[in-house]
Amino acid sequence: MNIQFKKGVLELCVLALLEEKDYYGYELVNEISKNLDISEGTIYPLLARLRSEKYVTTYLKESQEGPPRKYYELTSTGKSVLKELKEEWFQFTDSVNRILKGRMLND
Amino acid sequence: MNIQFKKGVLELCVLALLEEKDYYGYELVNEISKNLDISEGTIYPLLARLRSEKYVTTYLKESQEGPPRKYYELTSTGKSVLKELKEEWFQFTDSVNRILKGRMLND
DNA sequence: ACATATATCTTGCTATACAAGGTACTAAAT
DNA sequence: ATTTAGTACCTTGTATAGCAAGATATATGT
Repeated sequence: MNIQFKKGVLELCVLALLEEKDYYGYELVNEISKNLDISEGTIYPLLARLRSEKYVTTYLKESQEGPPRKYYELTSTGKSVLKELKEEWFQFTDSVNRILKGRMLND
Repeated sequence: MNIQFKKGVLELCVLALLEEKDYYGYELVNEISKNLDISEGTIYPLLARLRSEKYVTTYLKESQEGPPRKYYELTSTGKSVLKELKEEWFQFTDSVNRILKGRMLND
C-alpha cells in the first residue's frame, strides 16, 4: 500500500472512528487495519499529537486481558476539526478524480 | 488545502495528464492548478524524480513566448506505474470512505 | 531601461508515516 | 518456575514529499 497516500488521512480516520465511540490505541490499530495498513509506530505518535492539539482527551481504564488501556475521547474542537477535514477530504478526492477521470474514457 | 493529502497524489496526477499528451512543467502547474493547489517548487523536483526513475523522458522545444520548454513524455514503464498507482488510489479512497461512511448516517 | 509574463531550477524547512525496538501486564502451556 | 503468546503502551531514527522563497533567463511591451 502506498505510504504517501496515507499522509494526513490517518488523522481523519482516527477522528472519524472516535466520533462513534471512545477507542484505545491498540483497538484503533485493529479497527483501521480492517481497511488500511497501519502500524503502532504510527498510531501512538499520532494520538499524542491529537491530544496535544486538544482534539481528544484521554483516560485510563484497567483491563482483564493485559495492561491498562488509554482511551481517547473526542473534544468539541476535535469534532469541528473532523467536520472540516472530512469536507476537505471529499473535495480533494473529487478534484483528483476530475483530473483522472477526464482522461479515463479509453482505460 | 490540506498539504498532507497531496503526498503521492501529485505524482499520480502528473502521470495521468501525461497519458493524454506531452506537457512541459509550467503547463502542468497551470493544468493541475485548475483543480488542486500546486507550486513550482513542488512540480520541478517531482518531474526530475519521474525522469530519474525512467517514468518519463524529456525533450526541449523552443517557444515564442519565453525560454525553451522542457516537455515530458510517458515511457512504457511510466504507463504501467500509472496504471498501478491509479488502482491503488481507487482502492485507497474506497477503504477510507468505508471507514468514514460507515459512520456518516447522522451527519 | 524597466516591468511583466513565461519558463526553468535549487535550497532549506516541515510534516507524517514506518521499521525496529523496548517495556510491562495477563493467562496458558511446559 | 519458566517460557510463550497475546495484549497494550511507547520511543528513536529514517525516508519521503510538498512548500516558501529565491535565483536565473527569455520574450514582449512601455
